[in-house]
Amino acid sequence: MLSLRRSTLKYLQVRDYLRTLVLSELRTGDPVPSERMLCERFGVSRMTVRQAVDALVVEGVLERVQGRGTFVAPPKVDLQVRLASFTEEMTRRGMTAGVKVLSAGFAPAEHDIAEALKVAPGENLIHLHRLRLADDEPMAVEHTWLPAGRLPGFLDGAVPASVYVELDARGLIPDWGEDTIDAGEADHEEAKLLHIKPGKPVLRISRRAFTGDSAIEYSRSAFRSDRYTLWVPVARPNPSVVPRRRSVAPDATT
Amino acid sequence: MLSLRRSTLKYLQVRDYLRTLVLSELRTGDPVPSERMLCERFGVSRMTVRQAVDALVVEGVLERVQGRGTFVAPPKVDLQVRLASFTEEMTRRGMTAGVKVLSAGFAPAEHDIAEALKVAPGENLIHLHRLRLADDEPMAVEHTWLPAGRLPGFLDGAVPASVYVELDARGLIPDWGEDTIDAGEADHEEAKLLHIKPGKPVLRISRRAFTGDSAIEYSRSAFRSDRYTLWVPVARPNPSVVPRRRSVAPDATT
DNA sequence: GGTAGGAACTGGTCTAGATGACTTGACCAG
DNA sequence: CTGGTCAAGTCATCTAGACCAGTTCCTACC
Repeated sequence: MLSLRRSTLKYLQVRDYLRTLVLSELRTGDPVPSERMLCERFGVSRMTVRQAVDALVVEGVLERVQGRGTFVAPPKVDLQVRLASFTEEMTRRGMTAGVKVLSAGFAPAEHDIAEALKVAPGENLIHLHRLRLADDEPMAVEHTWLPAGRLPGFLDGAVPASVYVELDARGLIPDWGEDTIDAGEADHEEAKLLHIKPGKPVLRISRRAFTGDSAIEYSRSAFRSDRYTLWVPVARPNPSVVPRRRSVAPDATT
Repeated sequence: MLSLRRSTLKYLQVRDYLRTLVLSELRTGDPVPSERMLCERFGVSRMTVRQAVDALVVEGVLERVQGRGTFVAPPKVDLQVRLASFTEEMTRRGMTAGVKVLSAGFAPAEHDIAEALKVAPGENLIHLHRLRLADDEPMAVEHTWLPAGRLPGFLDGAVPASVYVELDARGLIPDWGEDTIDAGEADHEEAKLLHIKPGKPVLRISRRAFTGDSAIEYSRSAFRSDRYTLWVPVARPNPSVVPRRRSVAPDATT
């Protein structure tokens, strides 16, 4: 009945064996055992071994070369843009992230915010206004809105150190999102907070983050353009991976 | 010898049949013919059909449900940022792309350009200076550099209408790249070309595009921030698709 | 020495079955 | 109407071979 097989599946055994091998002993370019060797070692058929290898090839861990063998693939630049928190992002750049909470409380959803979060206008939202610091210098001013209804007790006690940590604790870590990016001029408040002159250019990033189908966070940030450069890896669609699916034109028609 | 097989491979026939079916007749959620049906229809074995279906499942075109069948997957937002040309990008937004070539010629590589293209300083480069138009209004000013040595005859005759078309013709279509994005102030030349005031914010995008290991294009663009907003889909790493290379434990060992 | 050929390896494709697990719907008993 | 059983259909996994197509390397011949 219950079938509590976990790794009793043979191809998973082989796959995980190979993964471990790659992670521990082998280096980029090293060959992994041939498919027929693996058949013998695990006492399985060739098709089963191929299933295991296929999975790792799709993942980009291995590369096959006909007539030569299968090899550990070079670590690729991760072409998927990641949904990182400010703290993660600054850590990645070798800077120390800091934050100063300017205000935290509840607010009814304005029209544009409501639309972004896909909630009814006027719905109760958590609103955070924060100054982001990197190495103790102002980096960005950020407004964040979250649906209060889905986050009971969010503002009880101290203001959460990190929104993402708090979301994680509730199992609401976003799995996808979208950023819209443009350039703007710092207004007086932003300029004061960022220690720049009003009218100087700032990089404005609006982020919507989703957990499954529902928006869980909307934020608007203004980054000092003299300190912050966004880096975006870009991919061509994998040639073996086909036409664009029914177009889906998401965007910001300006 | 030459084996100019195109779709003589059986699983590709089945795969492409299914793909066509999905693109033309079926809609999201519709079932595709069962594996056994496909075996009969194409006169192939089950494994072959599975290979075809597997490919489409990996691509996200189909979804399998054990016991029920295989179905057309809902169209997903494409979380891979695409390396689109300006023309593609504007077309996607429903605007008409135009271009005005301000200058085209050869120039030795300056240090920073050389570094970006990974060539020796002073190496001969093709340099294009162009004004990008959208619906006949100035949208961006762009400088583009390409290694002249890899593109013989590139500037012979008329200036190419599109760099990407020209690269395509030589089999040098970039397969990946990276953008760096920040905000800046329009200088006098940019301001004049873009019909904005000097000092107004512009979105600066530097792009390096690679074909395989070698950089094939480097460009710097300044977009009018009042007309252009960049939209970037963002993903969390797919949980089913593996740990970051050389770190984490694979899966749910429980 | 150089080269043509071939053996022995690699992955790539394919067959014709087998068993198991899951879903659905029909049917029947309460 | 409810709940249980059962059969038929689906995908999931797997086997034990087959032949094809590249790569490598050694050998025998020129």
